[in-house]
Amino acid sequence: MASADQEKSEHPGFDGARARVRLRVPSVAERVAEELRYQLAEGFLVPGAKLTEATIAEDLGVSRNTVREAFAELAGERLLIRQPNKGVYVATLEAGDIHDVYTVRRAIEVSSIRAGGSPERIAAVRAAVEEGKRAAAADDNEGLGSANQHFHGAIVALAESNRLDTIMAQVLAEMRLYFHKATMNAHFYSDWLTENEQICSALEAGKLERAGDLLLAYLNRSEQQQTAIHGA
Amino acid sequence: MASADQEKSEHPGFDGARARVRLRVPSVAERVAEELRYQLAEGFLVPGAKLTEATIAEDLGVSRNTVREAFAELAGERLLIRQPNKGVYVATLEAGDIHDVYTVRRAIEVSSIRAGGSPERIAAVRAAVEEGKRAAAADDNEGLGSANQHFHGAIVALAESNRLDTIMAQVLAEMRLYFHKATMNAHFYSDWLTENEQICSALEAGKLERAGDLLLAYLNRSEQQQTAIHGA
DNA sequence: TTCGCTGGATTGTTCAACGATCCAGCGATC
DNA sequence: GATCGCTGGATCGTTGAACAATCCAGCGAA
Repeated sequence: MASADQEKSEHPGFDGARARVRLRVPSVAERVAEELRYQLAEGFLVPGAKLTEATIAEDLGVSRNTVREAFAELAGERLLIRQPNKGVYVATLEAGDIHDVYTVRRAIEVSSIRAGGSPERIAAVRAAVEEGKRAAAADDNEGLGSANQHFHGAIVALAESNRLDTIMAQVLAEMRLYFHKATMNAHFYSDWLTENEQICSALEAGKLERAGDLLLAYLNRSEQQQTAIHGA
Repeated sequence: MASADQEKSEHPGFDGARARVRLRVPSVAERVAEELRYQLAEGFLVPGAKLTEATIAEDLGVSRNTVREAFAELAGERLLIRQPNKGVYVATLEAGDIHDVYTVRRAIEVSSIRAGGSPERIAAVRAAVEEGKRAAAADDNEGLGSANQHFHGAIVALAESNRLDTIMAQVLAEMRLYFHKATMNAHFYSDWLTENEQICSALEAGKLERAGDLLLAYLNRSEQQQTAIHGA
């Protein structure tokens, strides 16, 4: 939600460089949410951990009410779970959640790639592929992960839909939380590097059906792998 | 988000009728959000209207902080828009929003119907079709609208994905807000009644490809109509 | 073992306050 | 007459404190 907003350039350079976006000063609650998002993605907060309002408030030096606002936002993104009168906990993987997440990804990713996209957007997909190659060459495991996320984010971005973009961003945040770096070995990354290349090539060649099929096959296989590692 | 939750029956009737859900007493903030959602769907709050925290708080007899929590929730659902230091406004239709919303619908509805679903879920789709027929016979314009929403909600429910369900619920809430009853005449409803029937029949017959194509065609045409009425 | 009570901890909600920000109005200046 | 700058009022953003409601663990009694 806070990732790919505020880009709304209209008739650039015509009516003068009138500022379109009010310089975006994030509120305190948003910064708290951002900090928590970071700690969730980085693994400092593991699934199931309890977050006490007073503690977080003191740690970050903000009011308890502000922390509550941040909690509400993250709960809306399914990263935290609120149990009334008990507290908020880092979301845990429930039965069927893996299938659920991949169902969403299949819907929006395949639909986006089948519709194609502007040359600029396709170039962004290509850029993510190259980013992955560089990370692989540099043996940068961390970079490999984010490159893959950029790749799939770029695919959804083909559709030029803000709503799909934010949905995808949330799903990716969920996956970062659940399938943390610790749970995925390097081998896990090896195969999709060439597969992303194929998907991108098909996309560039205008073979949208084939690109969609490849992507769908990848998502199905990925779901199987994740299901094998974690519970059903 | 508050619509289709709390249904999690596990091994029913085996270990005894242990209550699975804690009787769900909505918090005050949630009830405020629900009330606002209702007023938005019903048209009491029109797009662009300004909601002042203090006013709402006094009207509903709750604290200003509680209202803020409700605002945050509705802003996350894109029903309200927060302008920092200015106030919250009922969301208005921006350029491209129609296409955006329909892009989401195409992605999740077509994907859901193409994957088919259990007989029970298909029966739910059929039930929505019949509900529409009854409303048409009774000349119930109000009922026609909700029957159509139930139909498309049931299609997404085929996928058995909680996440897709909440996404769809939000999108439908947006559409209720934007394309309010006042803006759509009875003629607008007439054609899709038979079309829903065809889609449902194809689904029941297992002709998933055809059902998907019909649904896609409907969504494209519906987008065109809405675009023609409102701006681009 | 089970039941019921009790105390402590945490959440849910309210209230009051203050600085920050925006907006409309209004006068001054060129 | 149009632009600029100021000022006051309204509203938001955030804080801190307070109190009721709820949950949980522990403990004692039946």
